[in-house]
Amino acid sequence: MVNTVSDISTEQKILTAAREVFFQKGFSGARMQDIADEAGINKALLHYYFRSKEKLFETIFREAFEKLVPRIIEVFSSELPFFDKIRAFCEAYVTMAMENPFIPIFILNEMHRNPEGFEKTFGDIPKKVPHTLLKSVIKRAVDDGLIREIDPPQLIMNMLSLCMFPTISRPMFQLVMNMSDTQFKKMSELRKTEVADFIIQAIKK
Amino acid sequence: MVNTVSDISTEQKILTAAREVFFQKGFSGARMQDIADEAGINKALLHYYFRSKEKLFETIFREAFEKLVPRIIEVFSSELPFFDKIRAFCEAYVTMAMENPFIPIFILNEMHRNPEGFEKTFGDIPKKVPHTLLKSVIKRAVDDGLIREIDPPQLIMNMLSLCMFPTISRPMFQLVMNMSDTQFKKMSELRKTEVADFIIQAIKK
DNA sequence: GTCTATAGTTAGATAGAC
DNA sequence: GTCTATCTAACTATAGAC
Repeated sequence: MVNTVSDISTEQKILTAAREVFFQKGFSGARMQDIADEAGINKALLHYYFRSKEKLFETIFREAFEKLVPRIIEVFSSELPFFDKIRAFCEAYVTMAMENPFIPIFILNEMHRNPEGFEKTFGDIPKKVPHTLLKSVIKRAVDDGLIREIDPPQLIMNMLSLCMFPTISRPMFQLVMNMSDTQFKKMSELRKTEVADFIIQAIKK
Repeated sequence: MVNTVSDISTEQKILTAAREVFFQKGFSGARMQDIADEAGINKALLHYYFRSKEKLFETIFREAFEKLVPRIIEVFSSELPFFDKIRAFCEAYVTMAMENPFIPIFILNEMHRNPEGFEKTFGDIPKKVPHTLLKSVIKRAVDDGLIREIDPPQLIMNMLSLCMFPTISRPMFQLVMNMSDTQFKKMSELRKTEVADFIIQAIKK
Protein backbone atom coordinates (compact mmCIF):
# COMPACT_ATOMS: atom_id res chain seq x y z
CA MET A 1 0.00 0.00 0.00
CA VAL A 2 1.07 3.53 -0.60
CA ASN A 3 -0.72 5.44 2.09
CA THR A 4 0.74 3.98 5.25
CA VAL A 5 2.37 6.33 7.70
CA SER A 6 5.86 4.98 7.14
CA ASP A 7 5.55 5.40 3.36
CA ILE A 8 4.71 9.04 3.64
CA SER A 9 7.46 9.57 6.11
CA THR A 10 10.07 8.00 3.84
CA GLU A 11 8.94 10.00 0.86
CA GLN A 12 9.18 13.14 2.95
CA LYS A 13 12.62 12.20 4.17
CA ILE A 14 13.73 11.76 0.56
CA LEU A 15 12.27 15.08 -0.53
CA THR A 16 13.89 16.92 2.34
CA ALA A 17 17.23 15.34 1.58
CA ALA A 18 16.91 15.95 -2.15
CA ARG A 19 16.10 19.59 -1.56
CA GLU A 20 19.18 19.96 0.60
CA VAL A 21 21.53 18.30 -1.87
CA PHE A 22 20.12 19.71 -5.13
CA PHE A 23 19.98 23.23 -3.71
CA GLN A 24 23.57 23.08 -2.64
CA LYS A 25 25.15 21.23 -5.55
CA GLY A 26 22.81 21.68 -8.47
CA PHE A 27 21.59 18.88 -10.71
CA SER A 28 24.88 17.73 -12.18
CA GLY A 29 26.83 18.15 -8.96
CA ALA A 30 24.33 16.18 -6.90
CA ARG A 31 24.80 12.43 -6.37
CA MET A 32 22.02 9.99 -5.65
CA GLN A 33 24.30 8.55 -2.98
CA ASP A 34 24.50 11.94 -1.25
CA ILE A 35 20.74 12.16 -1.18
CA ALA A 36 20.38 8.63 0.14
CA ASP A 37 22.93 9.32 2.89
CA GLU A 38 21.28 12.58 3.80
CA ALA A 39 17.92 10.79 4.04
CA GLY A 40 19.43 7.93 6.01
CA ILE A 41 18.21 5.33 3.55
CA ASN A 42 19.49 3.24 0.69
CA LYS A 43 20.15 4.41 -2.83
CA ALA A 44 17.79 1.84 -4.27
CA LEU A 45 14.89 3.32 -2.35
CA LEU A 46 15.29 6.58 -4.20
CA HIS A 47 14.61 4.79 -7.42
CA TYR A 48 11.72 2.96 -5.88
CA TYR A 49 9.97 6.21 -4.94
CA PHE A 50 11.12 8.39 -7.84
CA ARG A 51 12.05 6.49 -10.95
CA SER A 52 15.15 8.45 -11.82
CA LYS A 53 17.39 11.33 -10.81
CA GLU A 54 15.63 13.49 -13.41
CA LYS A 55 12.19 12.76 -11.98
CA LEU A 56 13.32 13.52 -8.45
CA PHE A 57 14.99 16.68 -9.61
CA GLU A 58 11.93 17.83 -11.47
CA THR A 59 9.86 17.46 -8.33
CA ILE A 60 12.26 19.62 -6.34
CA PHE A 61 12.66 22.16 -9.11
CA ARG A 62 8.92 22.62 -9.59
CA GLU A 63 8.36 23.06 -5.90
CA ALA A 64 11.18 25.63 -5.68
CA PHE A 65 9.94 27.50 -8.72
CA GLU A 66 6.51 27.86 -7.17
CA LYS A 67 8.10 29.38 -4.10
CA LEU A 68 10.06 31.84 -6.19
CA VAL A 69 7.05 33.01 -8.12
CA PRO A 70 4.77 33.54 -5.17
CA ARG A 71 1.50 35.25 -4.62
CA ILE A 72 2.38 38.47 -6.43
CA ILE A 73 -1.15 38.26 -7.71
CA GLU A 74 -2.55 38.92 -4.28
CA VAL A 75 -0.29 41.92 -3.81
CA PHE A 76 -0.89 43.41 -7.20
CA SER A 77 -4.59 42.71 -7.54
CA SER A 78 -5.20 44.05 -4.05
CA GLU A 79 -6.80 47.41 -3.38
CA LEU A 80 -3.64 48.76 -1.77
CA PRO A 81 -2.35 52.14 -2.93
CA PHE A 82 0.42 51.82 -5.51
CA PHE A 83 3.33 52.60 -3.20
CA ASP A 84 2.02 50.13 -0.64
CA LYS A 85 1.93 47.49 -3.33
CA ILE A 86 5.61 48.19 -3.93
CA ARG A 87 6.32 47.93 -0.22
CA ALA A 88 4.38 44.67 0.12
CA PHE A 89 6.07 43.21 -2.94
CA CYS A 90 9.56 44.07 -1.75
CA GLU A 91 9.05 42.85 1.75
CA ALA A 92 7.60 39.57 0.52
CA TYR A 93 10.48 38.97 -1.86
CA VAL A 94 13.31 40.03 0.40
CA THR A 95 11.88 37.87 3.17
CA MET A 96 11.45 34.89 0.87
CA ALA A 97 15.01 35.27 -0.38
CA MET A 98 16.31 35.45 3.18
CA GLU A 99 14.37 32.42 4.33
CA ASN A 100 15.21 30.36 1.25
CA PRO A 101 18.66 31.65 0.34
CA PHE A 102 19.49 28.79 -2.01
CA ILE A 103 16.38 28.90 -4.14
CA PRO A 104 17.11 31.90 -6.37
CA ILE A 105 20.60 30.82 -7.42
CA PHE A 106 19.40 27.25 -7.78
CA ILE A 107 16.54 28.10 -10.12
CA LEU A 108 18.41 30.66 -12.16
CA ASN A 109 21.44 28.47 -12.55
CA GLU A 110 19.49 25.43 -13.69
CA MET A 111 17.62 27.56 -16.19
CA HIS A 112 20.90 28.70 -17.65
CA ARG A 113 22.31 25.19 -17.83
CA ASN A 114 19.30 23.67 -19.49
CA PRO A 115 17.50 26.47 -21.30
CA GLU A 116 15.53 24.40 -23.77
CA GLY A 117 14.43 21.82 -21.23
CA PHE A 118 12.13 24.31 -19.57
CA GLU A 119 10.02 25.26 -22.50
CA LYS A 120 8.58 21.77 -22.53
CA THR A 121 8.78 20.82 -18.85
CA PHE A 122 7.74 24.13 -17.37
CA GLY A 123 5.96 25.86 -20.19
CA ASP A 124 2.84 25.91 -18.05
CA ILE A 125 4.30 27.94 -15.20
CA PRO A 126 4.53 31.34 -16.93
CA LYS A 127 0.78 31.44 -17.19
CA LYS A 128 0.62 31.66 -13.44
CA VAL A 129 2.55 34.91 -13.47
CA PRO A 130 0.26 37.86 -14.02
CA HIS A 131 2.72 39.90 -16.04
CA THR A 132 -0.05 41.78 -17.82
CA LEU A 133 -1.52 42.71 -14.46
CA LEU A 134 1.85 43.98 -13.25
CA LYS A 135 2.39 46.01 -16.37
CA SER A 136 -1.06 47.56 -16.34
CA VAL A 137 -0.85 48.52 -12.67
CA ILE A 138 2.45 50.28 -13.32
CA LYS A 139 1.17 51.90 -16.47
CA ARG A 140 -1.82 53.25 -14.63
CA ALA A 141 0.43 54.77 -11.95
CA VAL A 142 2.33 56.53 -14.72
CA ASP A 143 -0.83 57.73 -16.43
CA ASP A 144 -2.22 58.97 -13.13
CA GLY A 145 0.88 61.11 -12.71
CA LEU A 146 1.79 59.28 -9.52
CA ILE A 147 5.21 58.22 -10.77
CA ARG A 148 7.49 59.44 -13.51
CA GLU A 149 7.48 57.94 -16.99
CA ILE A 150 9.08 54.50 -16.79
CA ASP A 151 8.87 51.35 -18.87
CA PRO A 152 7.01 48.75 -16.75
CA PRO A 153 9.39 45.86 -17.52
CA GLN A 154 12.30 48.07 -16.48
CA LEU A 155 10.67 48.76 -13.15
CA ILE A 156 9.80 45.13 -12.59
CA MET A 157 13.37 44.16 -13.38
CA ASN A 158 14.63 46.75 -10.92
CA MET A 159 12.37 45.47 -8.16
CA LEU A 160 13.37 41.86 -8.69
CA SER A 161 17.06 42.78 -8.92
CA LEU A 162 17.09 44.69 -5.67
CA CYS A 163 15.17 41.98 -3.82
CA MET A 164 16.85 38.85 -5.09
CA PHE A 165 20.41 39.71 -6.04
CA PRO A 166 21.77 40.03 -2.51
CA THR A 167 21.22 36.39 -1.60
CA ILE A 168 22.57 35.30 -4.98
CA SER A 169 25.73 37.34 -4.69
CA ARG A 170 26.25 36.81 -0.98
CA PRO A 171 29.47 34.73 -1.10
CA MET A 172 31.13 37.12 -3.52
CA PHE A 173 29.85 40.25 -1.83
CA GLN A 174 31.03 39.24 1.60
CA LEU A 175 34.39 38.25 0.20
CA VAL A 176 35.14 41.41 -1.75
CA MET A 177 33.52 43.73 0.78
CA ASN A 178 35.17 42.03 3.70
CA MET A 179 31.89 41.57 5.48
CA SER A 180 31.04 39.14 8.28
CA ASP A 181 27.98 36.88 8.42
CA THR A 182 26.51 39.01 11.17
CA GLN A 183 26.96 42.20 9.21
CA PHE A 184 25.41 40.65 6.13
CA LYS A 185 22.37 39.41 8.00
CA LYS A 186 21.86 42.79 9.60
CA MET A 187 22.10 44.44 6.21
CA SER A 188 19.58 41.99 4.73
CA GLU A 189 17.15 42.59 7.55
CA LEU A 190 17.24 46.33 6.88
CA ARG A 191 16.61 45.77 3.19
CA LYS A 192 13.08 44.57 3.91
CA THR A 193 12.09 48.24 4.05
CA GLU A 194 15.09 50.02 2.51
CA VAL A 195 14.60 48.49 -0.92
CA ALA A 196 11.06 49.82 -1.19
CA ASP A 197 12.16 53.27 0.00
CA PHE A 198 14.90 53.27 -2.59
CA ILE A 199 12.53 52.33 -5.39
CA ILE A 200 9.81 54.72 -4.40
CA GLN A 201 12.16 57.64 -4.27
CA ALA A 202 13.53 56.65 -7.65
CA ILE A 203 10.15 56.73 -9.37
CA LYS A 204 7.96 59.19 -7.49
CA LYS A 205 7.25 62.48 -9.10
CA MET B 1 59.72 23.60 -27.19
CA VAL B 2 56.92 25.54 -25.66
CA ASN B 3 56.97 28.76 -27.58
CA THR B 4 56.26 27.60 -31.09
CA VAL B 5 53.34 29.11 -32.91
CA SER B 6 51.34 25.89 -32.97
CA ASP B 7 51.76 25.39 -29.21
CA ILE B 8 50.34 28.75 -28.38
CA SER B 9 47.55 28.25 -30.80
CA THR B 10 46.55 24.91 -29.27
CA GLU B 11 46.58 26.27 -25.76
CA GLN B 12 44.40 29.14 -26.91
CA LYS B 13 42.04 26.76 -28.64
CA ILE B 14 41.70 24.81 -25.41
CA LEU B 15 41.09 27.91 -23.33
CA THR B 16 38.46 29.19 -25.71
CA ALA B 17 36.70 25.85 -25.71
CA ALA B 18 36.95 25.48 -21.93
CA ARG B 19 35.48 28.94 -21.44
CA GLU B 20 32.56 28.04 -23.69
CA VAL B 21 31.81 24.74 -21.97
CA PHE B 22 32.44 25.74 -18.35
CA PHE B 23 30.42 28.93 -18.72
CA GLN B 24 27.49 27.06 -20.11
CA LYS B 25 27.51 23.93 -17.96
CA GLY B 26 29.40 24.83 -14.83
CA PHE B 27 32.20 22.75 -13.36
CA SER B 28 30.30 19.59 -12.55
CA GLY B 29 28.19 19.69 -15.69
CA ALA B 30 31.18 20.14 -17.98
CA ARG B 31 32.86 17.12 -19.56
CA MET B 32 36.47 17.01 -20.66
CA GLN B 33 35.21 15.31 -23.82
CA ASP B 34 32.96 18.29 -24.57
CA ILE B 35 35.89 20.64 -24.23
CA ALA B 36 38.08 18.47 -26.45
CA ASP B 37 35.36 18.29 -29.10
CA GLU B 38 34.78 22.02 -28.94
CA ALA B 39 38.51 22.61 -29.36
CA GLY B 40 38.73 20.09 -32.19
CA ILE B 41 41.42 18.09 -30.41
CA ASN B 42 41.83 14.97 -28.36
CA LYS B 43 40.94 14.51 -24.72
CA ALA B 44 44.48 13.47 -23.87
CA LEU B 45 45.81 16.81 -25.06
CA LEU B 46 43.80 18.60 -22.43
CA HIS B 47 45.65 16.70 -19.76
CA TYR B 48 48.93 17.37 -21.50
CA TYR B 49 48.40 21.14 -21.34
CA PHE B 50 46.47 21.36 -18.08
CA ARG B 51 47.07 18.49 -15.69
CA SER B 52 43.49 18.02 -14.58
CA LYS B 53 39.93 19.27 -14.95
CA GLU B 54 40.38 21.22 -11.72
CA LYS B 55 43.48 23.02 -13.00
CA LEU B 56 41.81 23.93 -16.25
CA PHE B 57 38.75 25.11 -14.41
CA GLU B 58 40.77 27.24 -12.06
CA THR B 59 42.38 29.00 -14.99
CA ILE B 60 39.02 29.84 -16.51
CA PHE B 61 37.49 30.84 -13.21
CA ARG B 62 40.33 33.20 -12.29
CA GLU B 63 40.20 34.87 -15.66
CA ALA B 64 36.40 35.28 -15.41
CA PHE B 65 36.60 36.64 -11.89
CA GLU B 66 39.06 39.31 -13.00
CA LYS B 67 36.62 40.38 -15.67
CA LEU B 68 33.79 40.61 -13.17
CA VAL B 69 35.75 42.74 -10.76
CA PRO B 70 37.07 45.24 -13.23
CA ARG B 71 38.68 48.61 -13.06
CA ILE B 72 36.27 50.11 -10.56
CA ILE B 73 39.36 51.64 -9.07
CA GLU B 74 39.82 53.87 -12.07
CA VAL B 75 36.21 55.00 -11.94
CA PHE B 76 36.13 55.61 -8.22
CA SER B 77 39.56 57.11 -7.78
CA SER B 78 38.99 59.41 -10.74
CA GLU B 79 38.30 63.11 -10.36
CA LEU B 80 34.80 62.76 -11.81
CA PRO B 81 31.91 64.33 -9.90
CA PHE B 82 30.07 61.79 -7.75
CA PHE B 83 27.06 61.34 -10.01
CA ASP B 84 29.33 60.86 -13.00
CA LYS B 85 31.17 58.15 -11.10
CA ILE B 86 27.83 56.43 -10.65
CA ARG B 87 27.09 56.77 -14.35
CA ALA B 88 30.49 55.47 -15.37
CA PHE B 89 30.23 52.56 -12.95
CA CYS B 90 26.79 51.51 -14.17
CA GLU B 91 27.60 51.81 -17.82
CA ALA B 92 30.78 49.77 -17.37
CA TYR B 93 29.00 47.02 -15.48
CA VAL B 94 25.89 46.81 -17.61
CA THR B 95 28.05 46.69 -20.72
CA MET B 96 30.30 44.03 -19.25
CA ALA B 97 27.30 41.94 -18.28
CA MET B 98 25.83 42.28 -21.76
CA GLU B 99 29.06 41.36 -23.49
CA ASN B 100 29.81 38.47 -21.14
CA PRO B 101 26.35 37.25 -20.23
CA PHE B 102 27.51 33.93 -18.80
CA ILE B 103 30.16 35.23 -16.46
CA PRO B 104 28.05 36.53 -13.58
CA ILE B 105 25.91 33.42 -13.16
CA PHE B 106 28.98 31.24 -13.67
CA ILE B 107 31.02 32.93 -10.96
CA LEU B 108 28.20 33.29 -8.46
CA ASN B 109 27.04 29.74 -8.94
CA GLU B 110 30.47 28.21 -8.48
CA MET B 111 30.99 30.28 -5.36
CA HIS B 112 27.79 28.87 -3.92
CA ARG B 113 28.67 25.31 -4.81
CA ASN B 114 32.16 25.41 -3.38
CA PRO B 115 32.18 28.12 -0.74
CA GLU B 116 35.20 26.98 1.24
CA GLY B 117 37.34 26.32 -1.81
CA PHE B 118 37.64 30.00 -2.55
CA GLU B 119 39.07 31.17 0.69
CA LYS B 120 42.24 29.27 -0.11
CA THR B 121 42.30 29.39 -3.91
CA PHE B 122 41.10 32.95 -4.36
CA GLY B 123 41.80 34.58 -1.05
CA ASP B 124 44.13 36.99 -2.80
CA ILE B 125 41.54 38.48 -5.13
CA PRO B 126 39.49 40.49 -2.62
CA LYS B 127 42.48 42.69 -1.95
CA LYS B 128 42.19 43.97 -5.49
CA VAL B 129 38.75 45.36 -4.77
CA PRO B 130 38.97 48.83 -3.28
CA HIS B 131 35.97 48.45 -1.00
CA THR B 132 37.30 51.03 1.43
CA LEU B 133 37.68 53.49 -1.42
CA LEU B 134 34.09 52.85 -2.53
CA LYS B 135 32.76 53.28 0.96
CA SER B 136 34.67 56.48 1.64
CA VAL B 137 33.63 58.07 -1.65
CA ILE B 138 29.99 57.37 -0.83
CA LYS B 139 30.38 58.52 2.73
CA ARG B 140 31.87 61.79 1.56
CA ALA B 141 28.93 62.36 -0.80
CA VAL B 142 26.62 61.91 2.17
CA ASP B 143 28.65 64.20 4.40
CA ASP B 144 28.78 66.84 1.68
CA GLY B 145 24.99 66.81 1.56
CA LEU B 146 25.03 65.72 -2.05
CA ILE B 147 22.96 62.59 -1.42
CA ARG B 148 20.65 61.50 1.34
CA GLU B 149 21.82 59.42 4.28
CA ILE B 150 22.47 55.88 3.06
CA ASP B 151 24.62 53.02 4.25
CA PRO B 152 27.46 52.65 1.69
CA PRO B 153 27.25 48.84 1.47
CA GLN B 154 23.52 49.14 0.80
CA LEU B 155 24.16 51.50 -2.08
CA ILE B 156 26.92 49.34 -3.50
CA MET B 157 24.65 46.31 -3.29
CA ASN B 158 21.92 48.24 -5.08
CA MET B 159 24.24 49.28 -7.87
CA LEU B 160 25.56 45.78 -8.40
CA SER B 161 22.06 44.31 -8.26
CA LEU B 162 20.64 46.63 -10.88
CA CYS B 163 23.61 46.13 -13.20
CA MET B 164 24.16 42.40 -12.95
CA PHE B 165 20.85 40.76 -12.12
CA PRO B 166 19.24 41.17 -15.54
CA THR B 167 21.72 38.91 -17.33
CA ILE B 168 21.54 36.39 -14.49
CA SER B 169 17.77 36.22 -14.51
CA ARG B 170 17.34 36.49 -18.25
CA PRO B 171 15.92 33.01 -18.96
CA MET B 172 13.40 33.26 -16.15
CA PHE B 173 12.50 36.85 -16.83
CA GLN B 174 11.83 36.30 -20.51
CA LEU B 175 9.78 33.22 -19.71
CA VAL B 176 7.51 34.73 -17.08
CA MET B 177 7.29 38.13 -18.75
CA ASN B 178 6.68 36.61 -22.13
CA MET B 179 9.46 38.63 -23.68
CA SER B 180 11.31 37.98 -26.94
CA ASP B 181 15.08 38.03 -27.41
CA THR B 182 14.81 41.25 -29.36
CA GLN B 183 12.78 42.93 -26.67
CA PHE B 184 15.18 41.82 -23.99
CA LYS B 185 18.22 43.11 -25.86
CA LYS B 186 16.56 46.43 -26.46
CA MET B 187 15.70 46.68 -22.79
CA SER B 188 19.29 45.86 -21.80
CA GLU B 189 20.66 48.46 -24.15
CA LEU B 190 18.50 51.12 -22.53
CA ARG B 191 19.66 50.07 -19.08
CA LYS B 192 23.16 51.38 -19.78
CA THR B 193 21.83 54.83 -18.86
CA GLU B 194 18.51 54.06 -17.15
CA VAL B 195 20.08 52.25 -14.23
CA ALA B 196 22.21 55.26 -13.33
CA ASP B 197 19.23 57.60 -13.66
CA PHE B 198 17.22 55.34 -11.39
CA ILE B 199 19.94 55.24 -8.76
CA ILE B 200 20.69 58.93 -8.84
CA GLN B 201 17.08 59.86 -8.40
CA ALA B 202 16.83 57.40 -5.53
CA ILE B 203 19.67 58.95 -3.58
CA LYS B 204 19.86 62.60 -4.55
CA LYS B 205 18.70 65.17 -2.07
C1' DG C 1 9.04 -1.24 1.52
C1' DT C 2 13.71 -1.84 2.25
C1' DC C 3 17.97 -3.87 1.69
C1' DT C 4 22.53 -5.96 -0.72
C1' DA C 5 24.77 -6.87 -4.74
C1' DT C 6 25.74 -5.89 -9.24
C1' DA C 7 25.02 -4.60 -13.98
C1' DG C 8 25.99 -1.04 -17.38
C1' DT C 9 27.75 3.33 -18.52
C1' DT C 10 30.49 7.19 -18.53
C1' DA C 11 33.91 10.14 -16.68
C1' DG C 12 38.80 11.69 -15.72
C1' DA C 13 43.27 10.31 -16.29
C1' DT C 14 47.46 7.76 -18.15
C1' DA C 15 50.51 4.70 -21.26
C1' DG C 16 52.74 4.43 -25.21
C1' DA C 17 53.11 4.77 -30.39
C1' DC C 18 54.18 8.19 -33.81
C1' DG D 1 52.84 17.76 -29.50
C1' DT D 2 49.27 14.84 -30.77
C1' DC D 3 46.95 10.69 -31.23
C1' DT D 4 44.65 5.81 -29.99
C1' DA D 5 43.78 2.66 -26.65
C1' DT D 6 42.99 1.56 -22.08
C1' DC D 7 42.76 1.76 -17.00
C1' DT D 8 40.21 2.89 -12.93
C1' DA D 9 36.80 5.00 -10.43
C1' DA D 10 32.34 6.84 -9.91
C1' DC D 11 27.68 7.10 -10.97
C1' DT D 12 22.77 5.79 -12.28
C1' DA D 13 19.91 2.19 -12.35
C1' DT D 14 18.07 -2.54 -11.68
C1' DA D 15 17.62 -7.50 -10.01
C1' DG D 16 16.41 -10.13 -6.49
C1' DA D 17 16.38 -11.60 -1.52
C1' DC D 18 13.90 -10.60 2.67
